[in-house]
Amino acid sequence: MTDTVRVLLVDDEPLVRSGLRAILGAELGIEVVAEADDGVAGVAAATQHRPDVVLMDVRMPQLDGITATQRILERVPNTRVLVVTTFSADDYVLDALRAGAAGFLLKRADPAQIREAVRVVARGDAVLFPTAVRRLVAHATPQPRHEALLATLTDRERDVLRLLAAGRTNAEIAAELWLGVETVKTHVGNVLAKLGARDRMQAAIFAYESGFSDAVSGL
Amino acid sequence: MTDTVRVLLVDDEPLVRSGLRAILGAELGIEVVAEADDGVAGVAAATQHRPDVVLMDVRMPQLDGITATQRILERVPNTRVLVVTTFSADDYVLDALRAGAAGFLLKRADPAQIREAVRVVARGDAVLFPTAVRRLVAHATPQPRHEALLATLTDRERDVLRLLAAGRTNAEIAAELWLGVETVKTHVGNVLAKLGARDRMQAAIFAYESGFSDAVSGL
DNA sequence: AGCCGGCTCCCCCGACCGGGTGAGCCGGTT
DNA sequence: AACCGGCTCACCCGGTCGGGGGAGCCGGCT
Repeated sequence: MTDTVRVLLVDDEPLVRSGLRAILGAELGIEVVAEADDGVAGVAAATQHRPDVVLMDVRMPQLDGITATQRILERVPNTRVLVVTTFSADDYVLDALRAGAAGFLLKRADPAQIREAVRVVARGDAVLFPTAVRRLVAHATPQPRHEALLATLTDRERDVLRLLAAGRTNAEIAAELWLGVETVKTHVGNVLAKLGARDRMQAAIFAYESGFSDAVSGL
Repeated sequence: MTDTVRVLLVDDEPLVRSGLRAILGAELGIEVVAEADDGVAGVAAATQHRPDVVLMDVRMPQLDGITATQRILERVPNTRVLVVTTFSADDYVLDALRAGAAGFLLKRADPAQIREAVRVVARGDAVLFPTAVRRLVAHATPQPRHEALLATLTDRERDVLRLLAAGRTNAEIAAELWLGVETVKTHVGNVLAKLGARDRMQAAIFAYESGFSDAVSGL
């Protein structure tokens, strides 16, 4: 259970590497198995040593940390990459997450914090900046003001809105719901009136922005 | 810097509370300052003791953990709430994040893991399940296959698509771009042809799903 | 010079859309 | 019994949309 966590350090500055090595090496249950001074070398080292955790710098010559992360995870999927960054609000946070990073670590973090972050990601959890989480959540959260309006719709009107927002024509909606086209027109008209939408386009946009029709629904 | 982390336990089962107290209390730098057996009591205890971290159960009588989290963060914004859950894939993960939770902890986690999670959230970071992160990231990531098609559009066509996806009519697009309606119609026609869209509705949906028009752009 | 792609505009026409209005049916409430 | 809201369908009409064609202008490339 409490196996030793094998760590690979990837940073172009020797000083940072030795600092991390000093912090992590002294810790029981953590072992720095290799170092690399560049993304390319980092990918090679990761492939060779198959570490549990990679501490990855972002800005490096040859190959940046984001791309290196991506390549490492393609080759060694079980590895967890902890991106070491200077600022929490950096642009590449989302890119790093897309590449598969398990978390972030500020360079100015204190030793205990670094050790704990390594342990947490080694166990399989993700360590993120709260600001990043908040932004991600905001992306997946419907605007509350929309909820009230959506609530005024009847079940049938919601059916129609769902198909309408999927780009169906009135005739298609009618066919899918086993209705007459005229009935669909009535429902669409009611939906437009209730949502204050000028046309079906506006209603569809409303549905999208409120998260009513969400491509990724399983959240 | 390494102040003592003051913890509040909120769980309706005394056994869980004493277990957590045993695990956390024995640890240097962590102090359990209060316990509560219910959401209502939890909110009261949090308001009174203003702990650094709250370990919050989800399923509780009277007031569930999500709502309790929300209320606590309204009253004591500096507190970090760590939600204790049984399964990582539970539905309320997103709800908890919306309520402001700083992280999650599995009930079956081992003592070291629990201590580390408390430390990490106390320091300000978030501890999440990788699956949750992946879903959130997927939400904020455009589909790559769409990129290629979008690239075939000319600058003018992209202008038109942007406005089209915003729900503008051809006349409005014409007015905003200082064009004749007929010109806009030509561009719209080209956009539809290039994207393989049947009508403007399909094109707008394409734009939305590809992240081309993203309401929340600042990520 | 010739060609091509992008941008601009024009006309025609069939189809779809949205608004207005009216009406019948059903189930629940007053 | 009377009423109301939701669901269903119908007709008319004006407007927009999308596809078809054609045309002129400009800048870059061959």
